[in-house]
Amino acid sequence: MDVDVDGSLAGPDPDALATTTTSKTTTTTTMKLPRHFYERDTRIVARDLLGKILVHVDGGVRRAARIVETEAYHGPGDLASHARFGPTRRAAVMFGGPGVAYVYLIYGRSHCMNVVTGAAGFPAAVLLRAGEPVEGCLHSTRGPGNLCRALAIRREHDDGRDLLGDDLFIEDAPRPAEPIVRGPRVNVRYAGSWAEKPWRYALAGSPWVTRPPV
DNA sequence: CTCCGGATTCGT
DNA sequence: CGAATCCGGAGT
Repeated sequence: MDVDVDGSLAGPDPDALATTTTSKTTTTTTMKLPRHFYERDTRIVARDLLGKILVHVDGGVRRAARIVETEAYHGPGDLASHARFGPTRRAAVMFGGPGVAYVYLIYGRSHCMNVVTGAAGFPAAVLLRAGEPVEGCLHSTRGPGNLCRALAIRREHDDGRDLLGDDLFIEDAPRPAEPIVRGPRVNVRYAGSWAEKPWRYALAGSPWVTRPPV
């Protein structure tokens, strides 16, 4: 069962964007995504995260990228998810409340960042697979390991970090002009039929996407 | 404890 | 296409 992918927010989100109106001008200030943004169906969050700005304040230096590719990992039965073994030490954060970073090391070399979603107790997260460099990037932002390297995000410092804090967060941004495309998740062939779920989302035409889903 | 293999990347 | 390189999870 799939979800719609029209790229719109599910409803009004008054905390997501602060608008200040004066007599002559209207200024819009970017804001951190609020907790309830993350507290929704994983696949909706994965889709809505496209175009948003991932920010890491790294020792006073702002490093930021616009998210262009995500993947949803949804529930205890998802055989592609790290949560498939239950709340193990590594995946325990996926079983906690939403709006927290789950950062892990893969193949002994690359760090990958996820955002925990949905209600506490239901293990789900969105893998941030690629971004478009915005500010202070140290490396290519193409690919999940590269994105973390570019923003200096590391498991030992950032795993379990609350995304409503001041060091690591995601800023709201206007809905992307690019169409959204989706397809099967990458490198999860071991997951049987779950590998076929079209839970990878990307902005069409972005050169930062690891490979076109369709 | 050992064994298997991975939500990747990079160079050949 | 395969090595790199650490560690999570399962089995004994």
